[in-house]
Amino acid sequence: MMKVSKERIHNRDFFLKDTLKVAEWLLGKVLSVKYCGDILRGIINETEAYTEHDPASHSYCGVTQRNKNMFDIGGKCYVYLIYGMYYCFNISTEEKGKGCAVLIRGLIPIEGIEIMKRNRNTNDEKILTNGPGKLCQALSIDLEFNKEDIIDSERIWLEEGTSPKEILKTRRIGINRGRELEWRFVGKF
DNA sequence: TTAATGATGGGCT
DNA sequence: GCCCATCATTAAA
Repeated sequence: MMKVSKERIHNRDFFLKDTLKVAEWLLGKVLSVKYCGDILRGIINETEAYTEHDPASHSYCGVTQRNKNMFDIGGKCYVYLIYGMYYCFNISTEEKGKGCAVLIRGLIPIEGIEIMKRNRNTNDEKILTNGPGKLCQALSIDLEFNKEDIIDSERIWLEEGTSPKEILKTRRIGINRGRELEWRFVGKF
């Protein structure tokens, strides 16, 4: 069984680096959310990078009410409603004023699995958190987490976790512009 | 197995 | 009014 460190990540410097580097670095880290006295935890195994010069990014056309957290300093949560029904969870990257972030697209559940099953209304562990909308539903991440600081928040944080054995780079999912960029990262454990 | 489709609502031109 | 960084369900093969 793989070793998973619970040491919390408190250093903002990790998030100030190049967005592509952060997206790759996040693979293997543990995303943790406090939920009604319980803690829900999952290993990040899929991410995507979005930057301000990227036509697929929400930040491409400048600051708006919705995307303003993408322009905040690296380490802030950016949550938005997609297709009227699901939320997507991002962490901002680089310096304040740069509109970039990493979308968390997949987790491997490791704690609070029964609660996640309830939140997702399924008993199938394989489909609990293998998608950006699914993992938000499983961990109960919604707009209340928008603007939260992953460095010092008391209800959402990252832990050291583990290291992927292998990292795949592919094109991003579900976009129409910027398709050629291989800015999606998948970790194998 | 893969492909098509409906649900559902905010953002932005 | 059109476009979405999605997902579950149904239909087709």
